[in-house]
Amino acid sequence: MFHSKIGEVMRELGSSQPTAVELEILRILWELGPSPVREIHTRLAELKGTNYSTTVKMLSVMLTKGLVKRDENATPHIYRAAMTRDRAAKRFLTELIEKVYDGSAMSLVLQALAGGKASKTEIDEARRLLDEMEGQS
Amino acid sequence: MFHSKIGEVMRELGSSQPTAVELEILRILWELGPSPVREIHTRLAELKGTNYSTTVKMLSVMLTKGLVKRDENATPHIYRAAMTRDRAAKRFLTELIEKVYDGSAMSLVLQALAGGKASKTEIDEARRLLDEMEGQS
DNA sequence: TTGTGTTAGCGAAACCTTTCGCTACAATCG
DNA sequence: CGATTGTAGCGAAAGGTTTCGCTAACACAA
Repeated sequence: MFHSKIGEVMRELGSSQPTAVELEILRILWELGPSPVREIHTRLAELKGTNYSTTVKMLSVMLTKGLVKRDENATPHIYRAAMTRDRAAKRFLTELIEKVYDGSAMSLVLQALAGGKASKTEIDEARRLLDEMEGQS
Repeated sequence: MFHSKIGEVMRELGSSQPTAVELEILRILWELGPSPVREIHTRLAELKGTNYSTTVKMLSVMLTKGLVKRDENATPHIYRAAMTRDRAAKRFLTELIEKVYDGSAMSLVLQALAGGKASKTEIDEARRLLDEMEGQS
């Protein structure tokens, strides 16, 4: 049989997307900043009730995938997200637009948000950004 | 051991997110409209070189997940996406914002797009949408 | 009818993700 | 110094996804 190994190849190319649990861990790291496993685990266990071992393992998997980094000099080891929240959001979004719309879909993204919870402040902020963007191009 | 079954539960609640291949198939359906397996397969095989059986199986999996529907009266059976492209985009985006930012992040989404390929036309369209949104609230 | 090709489906293999038990080791306490 | 507690890691199980081989059923031409 011919079974492809795209996942593996992608990972070697450094373009692996975080899975569900991985994303939860990243969120925790974004919120907490660099933290030891114990801290991360406490938060994760609140959400999922999983075991300490699981958290350790997930972090080690994420380390080999390059999703997190760690300082091994410190004891206990300190983990941090390899990507900033904004950078991650940007990547996810780009990928999303790419996958769902074959790229370039500014107005559709806005449309998607339109039903949502944009406040007056956010709308003004958005206008400001639009002006900036126009200025640049 | 305690192994959770969140995926299963989510699915029963109707909130399963399509996986990689599933999304590819949805894209094909969005582009082609309702189609028999053969058509879908031809496209999918171009992208991934996979077997006809695989396409059939994926479609049957997606059917049980409710991601696609099919007309069994016609021969061959005709499959179609259960969700429109726009609706899917909206769901993905909401989920993304939820997962990465705990909700509400209009300006951040725009920021994420800022480096990108927004044309003058798109920016104007965006302004128009912002006006509309403000009007509604 | 018999062969030829197309469609549908099942079950299992391969792979990936998530989970944990068990073990080892370091640090800290009495 | 033990004994106890916290940290790190490995390997394997459980679950999910993706892949296909094989078989059955159906349609249509020879």
